[in-house]
Order: sequence, then structure tokens, then C-alpha cells
Amino acid sequence: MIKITFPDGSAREYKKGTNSLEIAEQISPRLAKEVYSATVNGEVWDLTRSIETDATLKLHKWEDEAGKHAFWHSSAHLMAEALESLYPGMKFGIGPAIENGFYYDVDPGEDRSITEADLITIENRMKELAAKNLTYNRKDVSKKDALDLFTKKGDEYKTELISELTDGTITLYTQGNFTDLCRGPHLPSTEPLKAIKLLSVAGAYWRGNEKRRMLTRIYGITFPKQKLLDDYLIFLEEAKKRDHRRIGKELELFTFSPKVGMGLPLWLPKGSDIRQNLITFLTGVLRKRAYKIVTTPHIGNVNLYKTSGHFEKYGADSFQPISTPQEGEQFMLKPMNCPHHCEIYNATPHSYKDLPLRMAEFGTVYRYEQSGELHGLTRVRSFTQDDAHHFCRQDQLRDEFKSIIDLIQYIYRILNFDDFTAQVSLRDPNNKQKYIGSDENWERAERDIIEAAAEKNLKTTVVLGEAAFYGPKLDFMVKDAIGRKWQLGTIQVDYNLPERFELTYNGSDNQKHRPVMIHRTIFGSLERFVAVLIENTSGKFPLWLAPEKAIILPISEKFNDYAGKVLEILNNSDICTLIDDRDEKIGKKIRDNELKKIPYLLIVGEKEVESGTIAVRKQGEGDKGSMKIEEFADFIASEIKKEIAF
RNA sequence: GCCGAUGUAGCUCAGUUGGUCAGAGCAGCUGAUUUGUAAUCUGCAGGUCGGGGGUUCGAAUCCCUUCAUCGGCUCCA
Repeated sequence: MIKITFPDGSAREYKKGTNSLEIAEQISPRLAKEVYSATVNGEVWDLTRSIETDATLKLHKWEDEAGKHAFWHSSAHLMAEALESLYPGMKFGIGPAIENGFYYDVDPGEDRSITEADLITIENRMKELAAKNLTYNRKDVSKKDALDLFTKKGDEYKTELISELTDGTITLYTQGNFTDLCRGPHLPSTEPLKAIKLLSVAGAYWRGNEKRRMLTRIYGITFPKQKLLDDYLIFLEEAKKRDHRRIGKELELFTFSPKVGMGLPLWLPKGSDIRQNLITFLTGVLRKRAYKIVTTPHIGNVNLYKTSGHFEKYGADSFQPISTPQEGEQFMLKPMNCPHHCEIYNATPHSYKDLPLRMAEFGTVYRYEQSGELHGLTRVRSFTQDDAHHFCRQDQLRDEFKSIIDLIQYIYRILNFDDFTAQVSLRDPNNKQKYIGSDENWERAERDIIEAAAEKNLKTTVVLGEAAFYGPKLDFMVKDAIGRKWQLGTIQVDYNLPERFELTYNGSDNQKHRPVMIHRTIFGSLERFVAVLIENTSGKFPLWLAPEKAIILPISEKFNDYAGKVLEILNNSDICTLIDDRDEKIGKKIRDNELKKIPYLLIVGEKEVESGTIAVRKQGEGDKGSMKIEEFADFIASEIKKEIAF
């Protein structure tokens, strides 16, 4: 007998060699139907794998990531089987479960391609196969046998993978007529795969390497119930409605023009207002925190970037240097503000008593992103960073770093951004040549970041290989409407630029010392930040950010004069107000302006003229009753004050 | 940059196998109406069907090319 310990601490004895499914079955037959994988002694296993020793056991249902993972991973294998039966000779890369569903990378062969039109056929074949209740069978094999099997099949991608594995750790899974190299775990059978949907097809480089062959990646998702799939598809549709590109067009916030150039956003008046509101707000906060605001040109001599190291690293992939009538003179559109800020630092002598020096700029930069990477406002070729650099002494670094974490948390709180993750982005230890600077400085900087984040009780994930080439970062990431991750704020410790620009300060010992530099943004860029704001709010901006606060709707043209008077009073009170004096019925005006998401609709007719009031209607909420004009102005002012006071 | 898809009026979309197929709704302009909390009615105007080239008696429809967009990959100072 073996002893199985459950998550609640209780334990029971079972026959040696039993499996998780049998254990679930004994607890309740219903449970057995709802579990998809199990964690045995800390390792996620197939339900049908025999347990030979005493073990801790946790069963995973749909609600657990590990349950979904097995479900979707098994779905990927099912799709592969369907593909193999429909396209004999197709070669397979990898097919993992992902956050929402699964994919498989396949090579259909030279003269064959899979398009979205083919998905329905594949999907139907998957459904036929799933209905057969095929079992997934695990088998340990030697490296030689595995290589033989896939060499015979002609699957060179699999043999490449196997050749890198250690003998004795290789397992195969078979369901129906399909066998795959796989670590597992999988479902016992295809039986639970009730609702199947293939979503899209895309290209993906083999092993993520752009030098290698591009495979066809097919994305899909499955659910144990049709209802769950239906709900998911509805969710995707709803998410699309929040897409900032769509709302940006509907609400006339920004646009792009092929004549101006791809990836170069044109801010329309209302979008500019939002942008400006953010700048004004943040500038106020920065002033209170002892930041000095600076302004630098949009171009810089190419030597500036040679000094910083950016030219060597990115020069070939940047907008190319601008030549002048002067022989040999070249300028670059600035791809970042830091070198300019370093030269501002160097413009005056600094004492240890003056540090930290916090230098901020809303600096517009230009980066030549590859054409296929451009994406609405989140990935553009010209954008304005809310950039700042902290120059400080080594002994101040930790506190400076923490003060920035504070600031970012403060700003995000005001904007109701609670759904972000903090990511510590470190250097890839196996690829050090990608980075500049000494090991000693890197190690010190990485330690500084990790410890500062820990001291602020910030929950972080650590990702190797995501550091900037000159230093590690703490990145604040958010997801957009359809789940793509974007970096907003970032804090970066940099020992390199101070060296390269020979930044110094006089210490208490009257010797020259090297300051440390922290790069940081809060919004990241105004473009990306507004995009995320749009998707978070569906275009229903908080009052303080809204480009227009209210619109006056006269019941008929007879009341246009009064409406004009109200307009004057409100605009004089700095409440940006419009008037809708079209010859339309009030119902129509309300509908149109509700859709424009203007926060307040002010209806004026005979009653209001007589009493000197306005009938206030809040967007999305309806009639709020009538108010004196001045009373409304005070109300709006106090509402705005409340929103941005913390 | 790479793989795949898409591109018809300002916007959202119809246009079957190439042959009155250049259309609709909304927006816009016009006239009527003077309206009380999510769409009043009338009339008009709008497009060399992304651009360029080709096949054909004939192309929005087929082919080539180019530009842009969308979904991914790669990249992201």
C-alpha cells in the first residue's frame, strides 16, 4: 500500500500502482469526470500514470491552470492527428498549450499552404476524431528508438528536438494514429474535448529564429462544454469593440495617413486634448517631486549616439542619419533622450550635495520599427516618452529607485490601472555579448533592482534576456483588449552612460566621482498609454481626461440663445463645453451625444430658461435633475479635483 | 523584414460562376418640422471599387506588381 496525502493534509492508503484517475473515481465518479491532470509529488502527471510510492496529490479540474494546460495540450495533439490525416506527409514542429488555447507549428511542405479557409475542415476532422474517445498513451523510449521513429517518418523538426534531449528522459504519446514526442501530461482520452474552435493561422519561425524556416502556426481553443466556447467567442467579440484603433476612429482621437507615413500618428483635436491633459497632470506631480523639466531638440549629432553606444547597437536599423551641406556632418532623429540629458548634466558642475538630480522631459523620439511590427498607437515610429533621468550617488540609488516605484504606483492608482504586472528584466547570462558594461556593474545593478522591488513589496516576475543593452530594468506591463502584453512604465539602472559621457560630481572629499543614472518612464509613451486608457475605459474617459466635459442640447431652436449663454458661463469657468444646435429632436441629440461619450448632456428648454437652470444628464446613467448653471460649474470642478487628488 | 489574409462612398458593409453591379444604411448637404431625455419626414450629393500594369469583345470580379491594413512570428534603445 502507498500513502496519498491530499492538499488539505488528509491522507489515505491506496494500492501500489494505482493512478490519480482511480483515486478521483473513489472520491466521487463526478469528480473523476471533471479532472484533467494531477500534481503528484510536485510534478504534473497524466491521470492514468501509476503511482508507485507514497505521494502528495492534487487533482486539477478545468479551473486550474494545470487542468486547462493538459486539456489544451491534448487538443494540440488531436489537431496534429487531424492534420496528418488530411495532409499526409505534413511535418510537425512543436504544439504547446498557451494562455488561451493551443497551437501547433507545422510544415505543410513546399507547394502546400494552409489558410483560414481550411480551418473548418481541420476542425471537423478533429471533432470526428474526438468523438472516437481515443486514449492518450504514454511510452518511455530510448533516444535511439525515438530518433529512428521520426527519421523514418521524415520529421526533421522532431529529430532535431530529440537530438538535444538526454537519453532516458524521452517519452512519446500516442492517440489514435498519431504519435508525438512529448513530455505530457495529457488527458486520459479525447472524450472531454467537446467544443473545438480553430481561430487563426499565422507564420512562425522554427524555434523562434528568423534565420530558420517559417512554419505555419495554427491557433485553436477547446472547451469541455459548448457554452464555454460560445461565451469565449462572445468575449473576443466584445474585446474587439474596445480596441483602441476602432474607438480612436469612432471618437476622432487620432489617425494615420499613408501620405505622412506608416506608424506616424496624427493626433486629432480630441486626442490631443487627452494627451495634453495627461502632460499637464503629470507635470504638476513631477514639480512636487523635485523634477526639473528640460527640453531638447528632435535631432542630435551622430557622434552623440556613437558615444552612447546606441549607434553601434541600433544604427543600421534606425532612420538613417541626416546629412547637411557641411561635408561629413551627420545628424540623427533622436531615438531616445538620454544622451541629450547627459549633456545637460555636463553643462554645469555638480556637487554631491545637489544629488539626486531628477531631469524630466516629454521627449518625442523616432525609431524605425519594422513594418510588420507597427500596431495602432501601441507600436509606432514616432512617440513621446514621459522620460526622466535620475542622476544620483551610489548611496542614494536604492531610495531613488524606490521613490520611482512609489510614483508609478501613485499615478497608476489615480488612473485605476490595477491590472499590471511588474517584471524584472535581466540580462541573458548565456548571451553576454549582447550587452555593454562590466559584469561587476551588471551584477550590482541587477541586485539593486531586485532588492528595491522587494523592499517595496512589489510582486515581480523575473525574465532573463529582457534587459536593455546597457542595464537591467523593472518593467510595468499591462494587457490590451485582446490579451497582448505591452510595457508601459520602466525603471532602469545604468552605470554605463555615466562612464561614456564622463559624468562627474564633486564628493565631500573634493574628488571627482561618477554618478549612477536611472532611466524611467511612467506612461512609457503617451501614444501607448492613451491606447491602453482607451481600451480600459472603452473610450469613456474620466471627467478630468475627457476632451469635452459637457454638451448643451436645446430642446428646439427657440432656446439656442439661452444655450449660448450657458455655454459662455461654462467655458468661462474652464469647463470645455459644446452646443448641439442642430435642428433635431431632443431624443436624437441625446442618442448621438451619448454615443460620443461626452460625460454630461445639458438639456435646456422652456423650464430651464424660466428658472435659469439646466437639466443635467450623465452619460450612460440618465437624467440627474436640474441645477443652476454656476452650481453645475462648481460641481464639475469639484468632481475633477476629486478624481486627481490622492 | 517574414508567413497568411484583407482593401468597394467620411463610416459599417452588399455586390452570386467576368456581361446595366457601381448599391444600402449611417454621417453630410436640402427643405419641411420647433420638438422634453437613446434614431421625425422629404429630396440631393458622394466612389476612376487602394495605386500601377496585364488577360479579355468586356474586369470591382481573373493574373502580376506595388502601397496600406489585419492576425501572428521576429524585433522592441
